[in-house]
Parts: sequence; structure tokens; C-alpha cells
Amino acid sequence: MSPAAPSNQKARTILQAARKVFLEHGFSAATTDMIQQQAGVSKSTVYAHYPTKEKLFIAVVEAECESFLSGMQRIEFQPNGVEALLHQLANTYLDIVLSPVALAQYRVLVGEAPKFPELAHRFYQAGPRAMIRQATELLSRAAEAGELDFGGLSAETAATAFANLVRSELQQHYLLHPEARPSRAQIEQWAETCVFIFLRAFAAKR
Amino acid sequence: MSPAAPSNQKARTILQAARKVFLEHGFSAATTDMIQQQAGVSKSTVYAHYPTKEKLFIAVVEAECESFLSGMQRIEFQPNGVEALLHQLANTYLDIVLSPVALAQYRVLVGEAPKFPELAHRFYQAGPRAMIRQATELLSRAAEAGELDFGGLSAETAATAFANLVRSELQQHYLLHPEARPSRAQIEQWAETCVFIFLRAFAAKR
DNA sequence: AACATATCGAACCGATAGGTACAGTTCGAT
DNA sequence: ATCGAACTGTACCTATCGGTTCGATATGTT
Repeated sequence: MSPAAPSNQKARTILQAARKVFLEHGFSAATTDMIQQQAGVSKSTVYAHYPTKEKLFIAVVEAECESFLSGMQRIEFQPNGVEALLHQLANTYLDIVLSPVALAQYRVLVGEAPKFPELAHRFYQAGPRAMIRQATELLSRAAEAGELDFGGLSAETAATAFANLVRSELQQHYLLHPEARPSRAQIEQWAETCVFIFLRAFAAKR
Repeated sequence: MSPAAPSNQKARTILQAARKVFLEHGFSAATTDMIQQQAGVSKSTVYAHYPTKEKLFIAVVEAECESFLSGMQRIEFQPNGVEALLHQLANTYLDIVLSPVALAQYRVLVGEAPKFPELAHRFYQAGPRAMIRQATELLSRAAEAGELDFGGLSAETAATAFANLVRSELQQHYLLHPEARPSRAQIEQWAETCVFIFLRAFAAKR
């Protein structure tokens, strides 16, 4: 089964348990006992793998950031027309941002940002910034193809606006209403609205 | 000085101290000792006025919500032209949202939303929703005056889009970078960008 | 068989948390 | 002069926190 195995298996188990507990309670309110119990592991084992609660928290968040980043880069858009591209972007982004895990992580990281500034920055880069980087590239391709006209704004500014327009309203709502669950219909309707507005502002006149 | 006075003075002192401590450390990490010390008051006095730490936290947040609401309603816009109106709206909103106090409160409330759902909802209504309500009214007046054309969207949807476009990018950045401070120039530039985009989408063609 | 490693379980440590108890003090009102 | 409410200071209670220690046990390797 397991004991004397050179187990980094246990390390992963602990990390998963810690993730659940931290995302559920935040850093301060989470206790190492809860994590140990959730992992089904003895307390000594936890501290054999991670020296302190803080380091364990950092390990959890960094792992989550990496998975975010690799998940974003795997997304590929084959644009047949700008409108379809924008729809796909908006829906994909909202699916990620409004997932229970992402909302929980956002809550915790924002709440603990004063205590873990570097960590908050890493999340900022791995999450929102990565999205904007990708959107910038796709939108500037569409502009090169003559389908969009930013009217003097940079592609990055337009992409920033679009990403924030898509994200912020629903994200804020569900950040502050943790027991409510977003519906697919609501997501799609808001995505539609965002695409409509963006195209009204930036669709090239032909 | 004070003692046997029927003092709600002390209650206010304690509330102020609690506000500072809670906004600085969040709920879980804040201690009643810190609050007592900050207020320059004995521990017994704190518990004479507020039965538990939780109730004290709730009192702090509700007071802050009320002050938000009354502060919002006091704002008056005398628009001479839509563009000026949008500029004023954007700058005013950003000034509020990016103030250190508002950022700290947002961090705490988002972080503790799972533990205090009703409180988070009250904040949602007193903050973001109040802003959107006001923006909706002003924008629909501008639409009635023939200066805006929402192209089938409701005034509330347009106002929601504008408010979120204005707020989200910078707010997210400073939520996750607590030690950085927004500059007036940055605020005004982003406000300008938002007005530009909004007008490109919704300015009535004459 | 023997050893190293990983784990367990539970006791244990010092610190600190939220909250209470209580004896004494200061004031305003009667 | 007295009374009672508000307040202070401090000691105290109990629970729990993060973290350590240690003996027992079970395994894989040699």
C-alpha cells in the first residue's frame, strides 16, 4: 500500500486537503488540524512535508496559479468572424472566473493580499493578466484582418476593456453572494451583451 | 472628562477603533485586544457595548454601509453634455472605489463573505448597486435628451456596463497590490478611455 | 535478517484567543 | 452625602492555535 514508499503521494494528498480547507475558510480561520483531518493524515506527516502553515498556503496558491496558466494556454481559438471569437472568449472567461474554485480562490487572495503581497501578484499575473495577454493577441489579429477598428486605442487597451467588461459584473455579484450559483443562461446573456457593446464600439465600418 | 456619562461616546470610539483594526487585519486575524488597545479603553468596556466580536464587526460594516449610501446620495451632477457627465461619473466613482478605506473594506468583505453572507449583501446594495442605480437614472435622462442611443439595451444594462468598465480594471489591480497607490493621472486616463469607448458604442448619431 | 524511511497517534508545549469576574474609581443626578 | 451607572485594570478561565517530540509500526531495499 504505502508506508515506506518515497511518497510524494502524501504530499499531494496534503496539498489537496489544504487547498480545500484554505479555499473554504481563508488563511487565518483555517487550522492545521482541519487540514490534517481532511487529508486523513497525521499531524506529524503534514509538518514532515511542509514546514509551516504559511508555506503550505503558498504552495497551494502557487500550484493553483500554475494550473490556471497551463489551462489558459491550452485554449485555442479558430476565429471565423470576430463575433464568434468574442463570444467564445467571453464564455470561456466567464466559465473560469465564475467556477466555485476560482471564486473561492479570488476571495481568499484578495482578503489576504496585505499579508501575502507577492502571492497576490503572482495570482494577478497568472489569472487576469494572462487572460488579457491572450485577448490582446487575438483581438489584434482581428484588427489586422480589418474586422475591428480600435479608433486610436491600443489593442491591449481594447482587450483590457473587453476582459473587464465581461468579468466584473457577474464576478462581483458572486463574490459577494457565495451561496448563489450562476446559471448558464445568465452567463450567456451577459456575454451576449458584452459582445454587442464591444462590436458597437469597435466593429470596423466597411 | 467622561466616565459616568450615559456615553454612547465610548461606543463610537470603540466602533472607530474596531473599524481601523478590522479593515487592517480582516475579521479572523483581528483580535479584541487590538481593538481595545486601539480604542484606549478597557476590555470590559468593549464587551459592555458589544456582546461579541462578530456583532462588533457587523456594527462596523453596517455603519460603513450607511455612510456610503448617504455619501452617494449627496453627489449631484449638473451635466452640460453627456461627455462631461460621463467624465464626472467615472472620476467620482473611481475616487471612491480606489480610496484606501474602500479597498480595505472590499477586501475584508469579499474575504469574509462566506461567513457573513447577509452583510456582504448589504454592502453590495449600499455600494456597487447604489452606484448603478444612480448611473442608470442619469444615463436614461441623457438618452431621453437624444444624446445617447442604447440600441435596444436597457438604460440599466448600459449603466451597469459603464460602471463595471470604469471600476473593475483599476480596482482589481489595487485589490491585489495593496502597497501600491493609484495616481490621479492613471485614474483620469482610464476614465478617459472608458468614456471614449462608451461614447463610441452609445453616442446618438445626429 | 537488518536497516532506513515514512508514517501514525497521541501527548505535549508555549502562546494567545474570546470572553468573564471582580474590586475599585469616577462622575452626574438626586 | 449618597446612589448608581459607566468605566478601569487586571487577573482569570477555557479552548484552541501552530508546532514539536517520541515511541510504535509497517514497509521496501539490501
